[in-house]
Amino acid sequence: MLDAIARLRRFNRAVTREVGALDQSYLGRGRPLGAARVLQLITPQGTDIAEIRAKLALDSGLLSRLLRTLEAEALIQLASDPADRRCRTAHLTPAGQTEMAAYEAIGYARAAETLARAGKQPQALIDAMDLIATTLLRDQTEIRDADPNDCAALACLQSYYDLLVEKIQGITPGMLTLPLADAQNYRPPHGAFLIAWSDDLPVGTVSLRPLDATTAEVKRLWVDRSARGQGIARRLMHAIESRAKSLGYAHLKLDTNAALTEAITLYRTCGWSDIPAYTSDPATHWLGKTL
Amino acid sequence: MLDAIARLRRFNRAVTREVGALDQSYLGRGRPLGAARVLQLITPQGTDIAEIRAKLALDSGLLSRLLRTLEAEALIQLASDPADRRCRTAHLTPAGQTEMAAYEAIGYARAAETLARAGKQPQALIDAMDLIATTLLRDQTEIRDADPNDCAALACLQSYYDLLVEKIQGITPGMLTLPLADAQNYRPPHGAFLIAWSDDLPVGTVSLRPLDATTAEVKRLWVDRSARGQGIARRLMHAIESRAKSLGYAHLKLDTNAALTEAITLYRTCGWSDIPAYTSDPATHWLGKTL
DNA sequence: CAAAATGCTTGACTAAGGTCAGGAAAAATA
DNA sequence: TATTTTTCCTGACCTTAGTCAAGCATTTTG
Repeated sequence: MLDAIARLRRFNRAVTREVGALDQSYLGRGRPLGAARVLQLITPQGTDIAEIRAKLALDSGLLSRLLRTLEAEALIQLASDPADRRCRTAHLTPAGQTEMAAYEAIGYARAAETLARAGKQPQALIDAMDLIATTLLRDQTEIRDADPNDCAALACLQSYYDLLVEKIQGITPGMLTLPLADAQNYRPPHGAFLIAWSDDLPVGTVSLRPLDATTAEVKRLWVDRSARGQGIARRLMHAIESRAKSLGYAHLKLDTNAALTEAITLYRTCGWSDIPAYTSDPATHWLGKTL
Repeated sequence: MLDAIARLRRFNRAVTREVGALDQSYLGRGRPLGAARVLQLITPQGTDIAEIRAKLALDSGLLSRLLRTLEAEALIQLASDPADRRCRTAHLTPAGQTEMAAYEAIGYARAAETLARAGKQPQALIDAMDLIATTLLRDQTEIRDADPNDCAALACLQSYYDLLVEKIQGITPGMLTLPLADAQNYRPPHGAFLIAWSDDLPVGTVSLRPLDATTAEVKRLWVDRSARGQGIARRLMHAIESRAKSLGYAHLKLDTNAALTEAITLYRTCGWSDIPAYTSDPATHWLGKTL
């Protein structure tokens, strides 16, 4: 009775109540849940209705009708996509933005309330939620390109730096600055900056910069604590290697530090092998791979 | 964008999907969700329909109809409560028990599936779920009497022993045996054994045994790691003190070890003060309180 | 260019959940 | 004992969600 599954089911019950309560409060704005959910997916810049349908798994007839009620309330405008006039796009009107902000406020308030219940340790609660969300969203984790100066990219780098400071003797926060001075190196056509997303949370990153015409360097592999053990680091390495290949590189290098043991193990199982030192100081290990 | 509230809302989205999927699989038994939920609240011994209505927050008319469909399927039997013939009680028939077991199996299977997704660290996932469930169910935590040989009681004691072994030098698992040799001391009319429940998970315990006609001893205060910081220990102490009072005791004593710092702090803030040693060995602190 | 496929809308229909007023039986209260 | 209250049932009715087939405009394919 105290086994893992009983505990998990208790979690399910607790969370069902919570989610149900959130739905109830959305109802407070005098609109059925279906319409409210659709409205919350529409951006001021416009959202393809096919995208809404896919996200909410709605029947096309049903969605069509929900959109029409929102349009009748003057919350959204529907327009044909100029590129393909069969497709339609929904835009938020100013009134729609106001309404949407009201829903945001409800969600925000309820979240704050939940957080308040955590008492003295909200961080522990958030960590637990991150772990669960990442686990449940595991199959949805996707790797996408980013610009090294994006705010998500900077957040990843900051977390990576925090890790280095924590793990490697002799590295202090002052030695690491953001944004990257050589950001240009991590952009196409010679470099890349990849982020692994779980829902709208960046949970991992890796990047690539040119060393010479045929050699590139893999830099800053990081996976968030809550997302480890799910093969994300390996997926990032595969992604960056195939990207390097498609950018025309034949050789890859990287440097790392003995304190990052899991990373070193990962590199080796990905087919990387030791090479002579080509950088200094915090680096203690140097690996290479030919594509 | 990476603040606590954004993360919490991501958690909400992840978990909504999961709960929705569970509902979908309940649908697999060819019965609408409402009826399935009602069925799962009915015990073979019989459940008052007022209780079901309260738990699911259903309209009496609606519940009446749901019960009738279950009765028509021969899954339940309805009978008037002999004590108050206005009230009715629902009993599971053998067919109903079979059907209920099928729902249990579905929930169990889905839970096992989720657990499998945790990869190499299922324990971390369960710990996270416990923390969240306990936090969300905080207001529902209730303290009830138990028998010291109940399986929940034994589980609490085992966890308490594990804590002692971990915290106190010189205590080894072999020194602590279950069930308690003097279980009788913790039963009415001279003793008590209280358990704090969060949903169906025991998250804390405390017990009381007689020392002499006017003095009792408080023993084995424990709160699960996932439930700390919510005042449960304090509630347990209040409960056991008022129980001692109603059992006619005038004085309370307890012994504890210096390693259990939070407990000692709690005792002092509950109005306990140092008294002369009255036990030996692992005990290093002795406190008392006059009611 | 004709045929097929795609994206969406419309209307007809169903199931499920939920509300409400009224009423019967039983219990509590005056 | 008469009145009020409680508990539940019944029937009428409504809203929401969801399915399905037909149809229109547009794009893609052969």
